[in-house]
This record gives sequence, C-alpha cells and structure tokens, in this order.
Amino acid sequence: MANRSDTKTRILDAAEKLFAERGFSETSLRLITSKAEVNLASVNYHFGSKKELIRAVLARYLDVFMPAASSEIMSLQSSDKDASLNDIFSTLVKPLLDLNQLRSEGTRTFLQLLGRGYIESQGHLRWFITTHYGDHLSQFVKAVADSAPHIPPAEMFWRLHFTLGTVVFTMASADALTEIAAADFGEHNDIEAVIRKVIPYLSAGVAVPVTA
Amino acid sequence: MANRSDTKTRILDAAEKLFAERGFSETSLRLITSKAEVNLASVNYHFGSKKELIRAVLARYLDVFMPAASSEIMSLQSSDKDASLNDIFSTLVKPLLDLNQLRSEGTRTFLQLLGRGYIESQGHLRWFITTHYGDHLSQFVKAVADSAPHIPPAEMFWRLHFTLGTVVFTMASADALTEIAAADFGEHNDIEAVIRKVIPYLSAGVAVPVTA
DNA sequence: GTTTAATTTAAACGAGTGTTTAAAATAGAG
DNA sequence: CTCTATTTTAAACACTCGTTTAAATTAAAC
Repeated sequence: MANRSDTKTRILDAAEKLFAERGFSETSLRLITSKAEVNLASVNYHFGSKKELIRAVLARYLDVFMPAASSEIMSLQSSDKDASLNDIFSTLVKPLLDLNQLRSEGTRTFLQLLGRGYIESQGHLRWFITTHYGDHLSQFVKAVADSAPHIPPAEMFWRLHFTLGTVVFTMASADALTEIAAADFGEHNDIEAVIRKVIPYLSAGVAVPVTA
Repeated sequence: MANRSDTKTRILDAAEKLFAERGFSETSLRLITSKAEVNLASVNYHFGSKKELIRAVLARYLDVFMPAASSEIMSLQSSDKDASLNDIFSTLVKPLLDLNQLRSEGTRTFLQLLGRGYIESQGHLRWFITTHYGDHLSQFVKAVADSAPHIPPAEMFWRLHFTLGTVVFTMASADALTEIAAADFGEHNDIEAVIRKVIPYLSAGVAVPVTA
C-alpha cells in the first residue's frame, strides 16, 4: 500500500476507540492495526512502543480539553468571585461536550480513557498526566476548594477522587445505563443529559459537612 | 510433596490477594501457584479454569457478606421505620469489617475484588453476582429507595449507579489513594477510614433534591 | 534521472499465557 | 497388604503478546 501520511492518525483513531471500550492491556496492537488497516510494525515505527501510543492517545484529548477547561474556569472566577460548586462543575460541561466536535463520541471516549488510565496504569500514565497537565489540575482543584472552604484539604482530596470515580464509571457504562433507563422509565438521555444529572450529585457529595 | 487437602485453600488465598492487588487479567496462574507453593496444573484440576477460580474467590466472600448484610438491613428496618440514608449505608460497615475476621485484610480485599470485577469483567462476573445474589441486592435497593422517598424512581436509578461507580472506583484504587494521602497529607487511612469517609458523600449525593 | 531519506511490509523472535496430558505419588477402603 | 480413586507433578501444547529485523516500496531532494 502507498505511503500514507495519515497512518499515525488512523492508528490513534482505532486505538482510542478500542482502549476506551476494552481497556489498555486488553487491547492488542494486532487488533488496533487490523482495525486501522495498517501494518503491525507501524505502531512501533511511529510511536516507539505501546506505552507511548497510550500516552499519545490521551494527549490528543488532554491538549484540547485542559486549556479549554482552564479558560472556562478563569472566566468564571473573574466574573463571579463566589461561584458555587455547581457552577464550577458546570464550567466543565462545555469543554467536555466540545470534544464531540473533535471526534464522534469524543466526550464519552475521553472520559472512559481517563478512567481506564487511572485504574489500569501502574503509574506511568498518572505520572504523565500530572507532569504535563499538573498546572491545569491544581487550578481546578483550587477552584473547587475555594468554593467549599469548609472542607479540609485532605478530605477534599478524597472527595475529588470519589467524584472522579463517579464520573468515570458512569461514562464507561453510559450506553447500558441510558438503554435501561429508556426501557424501564421511558427516559431518553443523551450524554449531555447524563452529565447534567451527575453534577448535582457530585456537588452535594463534595460539599457535605464533615462529620466529627 | 504429600497430598494436601488444603491445596484449594492455598490457591484461593494466594489468588484473592493477587487479584485484588493487580486485577484479574494481570495475574497469571503461574504467579498464583508459585505464591501458593502448589503445582500449576492444580488450579485447573480443582477449579476447572481461571474464570471459575475468579468466581470461587468472589463467592467465598459473597457467601458470607450478602446474608450478613441482608440480616443487618432487616434488623434496622424492624427497629427503625424511618432510617436515614446514612443509617442504611452504615448498616453495611459491620458486615464489611467482619470480613477482617474471616481473613487478614479481608475487607479491603473483598471491596477491591468487587471493584475489579465490575470494571474488568466482560459480563460473566456481573451475571454471576446478579443471578446468585440478586435477591439481596434488590432488598438493599428497596431500603435505599424507601429512605429517600422524595427521589423519583428514574432519578434514583441513576444515583444508585453513580454510587456504585464511586465505591467501585475508590476501592479499585484504594491502595494508590491511601499511599498518596499518606505522602501528601500525612494521613494514614485503613480501609475502615475510607469507608467512613465515603458514606456521607454517597448519602448526600443520593438524597440531594432534584433540580427542575 | 539518480540518489537519498522516509515509510511500509512480511516475517520472525523470545517471552508469556491458559490449558491438557500422562505418569508418578499419595490416600483411603476392603 | 492390595487395590482403587484421588491428587500431585513435570512436561508439553497451542496459542497471543510486544517488539525487532531487514528487505521492499514510496517520497523527497538535487
């Protein structure tokens, strides 16, 4: 087959879909390259290793999402000095949904990849994310902490991870859940509706007073 | 080496520890049998396959935990007709901590296994749990719904899955999180501390009024 | 058109996986 | 003890995995 400068893109597109669906270690390079219709060795040629491919898949989303989220939070903070937790979380909705314009099912794919990364990786992904996007993360953490000043930092650490778990798990099983909700309750939710359902849940949990 | 009728137990003990720490597919039978100091083939002899070993590991906990949890919930409902959500969730603490008497680190191991099971499995574990322990599960769901009557069923469906996500994700990464918490905040949490931290978070999220 | 660099390709490598086999060892019953 | 059933064992099987190699092909430079 002829030289295709889009080989890298074809690999990334196939990989992110499979990684999100099945997890990183459950997805073989052979499956990725067959879906992408490229040669097996081209992964190592273009990315060096599977680990670096995983990082590249995540970086393609994070490089778009993180600056967008930062910008939204900064503009919220400059317009409203006392934004509520609900407001903070809601600022992430637009950057998240904009990922659907980047690629089909971009929002769900991104959130699933994030979850897989946190659960599966033995550290290399966590290291990659915190060293490359640590400033954006701490900006967000600070915004949340400032709008819930009654929660001590250590408690906030746990609650933000509870929140991450809620979001990640919900998005990973969003397909099945929306299907069941439609069948059992006649509700027809898209991904935005699910996000808007989860925000009050998260805000309430993060802000609930610490019991002595 | 002589016939040891405890070969099955040695395999289960080694397997549950490794499964909880590293996940199911990341744990090879060779690693399990070397830790258990038994022959590789004895896993297939006693359990048939790796899948059935995974189910056996989980069943050993669920057979103890599920009836105990049911019993606690029933006694709470008979003593307090208007139990709060916090009460319902707190009911599970004793059955969970009692697993530490069953085996060392039993509580942590069980919750991590549950989390791994829900995240990793492609369905066979979910099927196993719901068909074998479905009655206990729906009893728990009903107790939660009764103590938050202002939440419509469809909304409760979503919030219980948010809750499941929180618990599952937190427990799957509990080791990493407690490590980070110790390094960053000097907090030294055991699994009971994490459980007691998450309950108020869950109760607040499940019960928060639905916004129009 | 010739030469050089970049890319694609088929094939193989070495290590690791769950599972099966058949013989050896042990345990229990008569 | 003898015989049978259970259990353990070492070895091999039939894969799959990520990675590497070297040749073939295509693209770019001059």
